[in-house]
Amino acid sequence: MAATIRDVARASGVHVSTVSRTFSAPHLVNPETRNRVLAIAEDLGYRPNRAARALTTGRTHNLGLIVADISNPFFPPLIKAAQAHARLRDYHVFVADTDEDPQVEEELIQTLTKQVDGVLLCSPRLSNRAIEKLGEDVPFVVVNRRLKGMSTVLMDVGNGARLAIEHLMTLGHRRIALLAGPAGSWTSREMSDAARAMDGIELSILGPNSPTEHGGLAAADAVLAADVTAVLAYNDLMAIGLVEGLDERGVEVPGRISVVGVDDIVPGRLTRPKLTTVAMPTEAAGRTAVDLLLQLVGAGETATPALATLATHLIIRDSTGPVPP
Amino acid sequence: MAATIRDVARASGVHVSTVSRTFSAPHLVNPETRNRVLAIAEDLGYRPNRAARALTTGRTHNLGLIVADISNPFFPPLIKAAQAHARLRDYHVFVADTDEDPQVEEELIQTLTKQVDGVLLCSPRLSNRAIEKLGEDVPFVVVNRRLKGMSTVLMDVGNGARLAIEHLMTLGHRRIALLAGPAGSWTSREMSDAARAMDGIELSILGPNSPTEHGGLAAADAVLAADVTAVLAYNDLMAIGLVEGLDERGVEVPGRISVVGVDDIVPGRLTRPKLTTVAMPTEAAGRTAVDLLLQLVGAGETATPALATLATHLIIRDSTGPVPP
DNA sequence: ATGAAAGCGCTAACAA
DNA sequence: TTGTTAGCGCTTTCAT
Repeated sequence: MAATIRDVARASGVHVSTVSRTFSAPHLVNPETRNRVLAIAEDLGYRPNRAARALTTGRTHNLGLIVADISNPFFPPLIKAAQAHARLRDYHVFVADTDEDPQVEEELIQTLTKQVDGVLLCSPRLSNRAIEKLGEDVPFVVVNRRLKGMSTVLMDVGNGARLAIEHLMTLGHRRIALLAGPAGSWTSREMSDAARAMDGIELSILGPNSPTEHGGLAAADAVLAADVTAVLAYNDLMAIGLVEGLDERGVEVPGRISVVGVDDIVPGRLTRPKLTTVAMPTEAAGRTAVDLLLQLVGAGETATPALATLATHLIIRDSTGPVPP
Repeated sequence: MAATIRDVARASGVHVSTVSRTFSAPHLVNPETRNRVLAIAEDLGYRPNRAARALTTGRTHNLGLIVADISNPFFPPLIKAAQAHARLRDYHVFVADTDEDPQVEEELIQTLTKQVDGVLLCSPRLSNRAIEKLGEDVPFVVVNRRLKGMSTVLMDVGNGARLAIEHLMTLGHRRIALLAGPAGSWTSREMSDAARAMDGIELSILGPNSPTEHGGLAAADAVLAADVTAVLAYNDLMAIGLVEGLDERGVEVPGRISVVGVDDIVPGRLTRPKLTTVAMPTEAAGRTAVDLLLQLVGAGETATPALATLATHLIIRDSTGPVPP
């Protein structure tokens, strides 16, 4: 069995409360005593038990991170960044995957609640109502969904869409299709709102589509039928699938149709042609979300929700080119 | 504040121990009482506090999962599978990324130890000695590294290499290069051992190399210098980089050189040519590792380490073809 | 600066 | 079947 605070107390001839103070309020203990205790603790390999500590302090020093699908390449950089950022602040993080299932999401949040100081909800599938309800039990930060009264991290995909379309217009494109994402996706809605607001183009909105390679592949015919010269896809996976589908039908990218994706996932720069894309600040989102969450946690009852909107930017690669004559 | 066991006890007019039993040993309590307690608990939104429970039972129902790099596409499927499998067994999982730093790895394990029943170590960078030492405090399962006396999950990459080379030989290739991984990688060593043991080929071992796209790109010249007609790369990322490097030099894949990767990551089937690869059973590894770990946890002191070796298989796609005339 | 004592939420003998 | 009691490892008043 690992050493407890009592072992250390006994070995150093002081009371447990002194050992406790040595770790949680060092300035309250005589330097001499402190050093002795520290040395003995080191010797015994003592580490404070965080769970036990949490019982009295109410702070677990754990965070929950809930995502829809870990294996979607969009998430790992976010998870990595959030986790690294949390570690610097002495927090551990539970990662849970809901498999896109709202039921699982809810269950997970409930069982996690007691063990964490706060939860990071990424692209939640739960209803607003449900989220607000759960928010009474534990501080939340929501990523990629707008929720009144809750701390939120948004990526400015609306502006990203704008940049992408401007880029296409510069290349001479006027007939442009937007390959929408899943129904009810906040991101997808943002994109179409932004696109619709732009002057000088003829916009076809195609969808909803599954946000996967297959979704893009399946949309190839619809894209051809729409008679456009350029496409902005909901995400890179779909864009890649679309390029594949067009290729199968003998349509060259960007020769005959230009394609832009969103996310800037790794595969996007590995495929050929390399994908032009709207880069999402996933790492920054992870860090920011942790910051906001820890802010909430620190504030306690007086917590006031914050909104962070992170900039996106366009990465021009090889899947976009001048409009064909 | 969320409801505690005491609130439920008070509201249902029974003692806390009865409430406790209702949840942890339902058969010991009168059905009538049980239902009443359950109803009231439900009403109050009571959920047992796992951390508090852990204090007395010694079981946290948490697992630690430590990986070298979450954003390496190899890991997410493993994490996802492990996490899902753990959830079914009512376990939560802490995920931590060491950023390939042994120091961080050790620190992480130490701080996590008290909060988990066991730790999953994936492709550890720590020395064997250090791991064995830490293993005294908490049950471990090691993935992708052979460690005597510890439960281990291995993927049979040796056989995978064999399959890949046989495939190449069938296509007529005789001069084959092995693009090695990082120095000291168990996987890399397995591959070269297997390759060396094969008859009828002229093998060049090139490396060590960084296990990244860039590592493959940088190895393109060495491959050309080796005058081979086929290459087996340490992983898909390197294979993809190599294809890119060869392409830049005007060398066609598979026209002039065939390339095989290892891992079967998503980008591999998105690039062109689609990558022939040795598929690693990452999901199965995640599940198996959790099983072995839970087995250890359940066994307590009498625990006996197990070794699971998971089969790999070859996926033939477009980056391999007949040897050029 | 340190010790004594109570208590966090829960479980686990032991009685009754 | 249920209640009583002690205690898990730690923090936190309150004394001293």
